[in-house]
Amino acid sequence: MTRSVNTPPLQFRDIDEVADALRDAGGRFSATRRLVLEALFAADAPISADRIAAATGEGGARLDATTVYRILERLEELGVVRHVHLGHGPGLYGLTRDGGREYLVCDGCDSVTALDPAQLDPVRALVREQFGFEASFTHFPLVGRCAACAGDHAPGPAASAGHGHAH
Amino acid sequence: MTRSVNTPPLQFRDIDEVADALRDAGGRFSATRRLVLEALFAADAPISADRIAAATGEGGARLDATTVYRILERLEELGVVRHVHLGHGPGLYGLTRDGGREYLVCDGCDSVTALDPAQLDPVRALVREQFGFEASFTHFPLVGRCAACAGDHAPGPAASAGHGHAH
DNA sequence: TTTTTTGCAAAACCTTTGCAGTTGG
DNA sequence: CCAACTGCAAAGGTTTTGCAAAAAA
Repeated sequence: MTRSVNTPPLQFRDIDEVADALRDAGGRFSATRRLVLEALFAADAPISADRIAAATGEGGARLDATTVYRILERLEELGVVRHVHLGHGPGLYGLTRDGGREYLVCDGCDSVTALDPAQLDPVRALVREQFGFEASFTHFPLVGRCAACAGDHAPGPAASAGHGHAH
Repeated sequence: MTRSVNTPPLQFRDIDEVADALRDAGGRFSATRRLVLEALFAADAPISADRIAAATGEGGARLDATTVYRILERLEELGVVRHVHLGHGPGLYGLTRDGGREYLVCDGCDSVTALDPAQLDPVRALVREQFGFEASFTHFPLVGRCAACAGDHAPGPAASAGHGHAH
């Protein structure tokens, strides 16, 4: 128990707060960055860099993917954004102010369940007790089989044919 | 509830057993496949397709990556092999007979801890109770901060600079 | 004006696909 | 002999890098 820090405020409630943070860090706040932030603030779930680029294209020239990745990188450094890998596809980016949601992903039907971090606190506590390990399901989800799929066939090996999902 | 299969024995203790399984499934057992299996049986931790290819190259012509991927795919179908994603790098392949190990990966120092599945049973039980979800840490690890890194800096956002690891 | 940002082109990286030639049974 | 397997070349999808032009402060 060396520390007591517990996720600093870092709210970033709106785009202007992010703009300030960007400038405070010696950066600039361009129209381009505003577009990316608008896409992020508009999204209700984490989205890919490509989808962000597409969103920016709706009202004008679509931003280049490179630019989007670079902006997201900067925003992650500032703690505004975080990305999660929910499967084999592209990383998905979301605002940290959205509570740092954690995820359950079903191996069988690929369904994604977003949880409030508090819901996983008992699990986290157990893992901490047993392994001295502070678990987080924000970057990689908790993977397994949802109730529906668990009854389908066992989670063991040889889980392939006839299920239409490949990992 | 269409099926009731419950993880058949499927030991695959040695290469010959796999050879039989391959032939039983209408496939063939080539020298190439033997090389891949030798690399897998020799490894003491999951390894990438590329490292398998490299291993086969030691005593002759290095196998093509394509071939290795195709063989691994076949072996996964048979339940001989399984792959895990421990980070942003390539998938890592290992024998299922190695107990279907599950993993803890530290976000701070990138250390990997292999666990016996039984060690995670209490965690699994808790997750099952709370969410009706059958968790598995064989495909994606349990990610977080190890004891050493947890005292380092909080798991919140803004976790970057000075740590030499990027995710 | 100075420094940061941007877009384009290109490449890196991991993995898959198509196809013609080879090989196991 | 024939189906299964292999290697090569190419492509697919995601992300990064280099560089010159454009824009913020």
